[in-house]
Amino acid sequence: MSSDPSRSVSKFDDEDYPAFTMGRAAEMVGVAQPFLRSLEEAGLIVPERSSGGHRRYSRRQLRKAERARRLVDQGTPVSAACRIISLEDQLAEYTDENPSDGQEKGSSA
DNA sequence: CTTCTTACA
DNA sequence: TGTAAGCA
Repeated sequence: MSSDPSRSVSKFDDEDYPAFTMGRAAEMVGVAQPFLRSLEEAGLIVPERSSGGHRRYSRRQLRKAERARRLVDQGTPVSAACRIISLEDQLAEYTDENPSDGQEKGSSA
């Protein structure tokens, strides 16, 4: 059968493996370093820790951080943004493990 | 040079 | 939320 070395061998794709540093993550999401720390304090995103206590943000973490930035940028408190994203994340897991009905489709941007 | 922490504005 | 100072 055909093998695809370009495909992920582990369940961890480049979503959790690549861990960016603070300046990189902050630049990507467009926020300052203290903001990423506030998200961590809010419990929204807890990045892995590298030697010396240097944070390692993965793409998935940055995605949540970017979503938080959007809410906060619109005037949503960090505490509320943390709750909203947290609930969305939990809801996403629920819908993912419950492919019963595909009523998920409409995306009005 | 880059990150971390704490504090202040 | 953003910036500053000092430290690792």
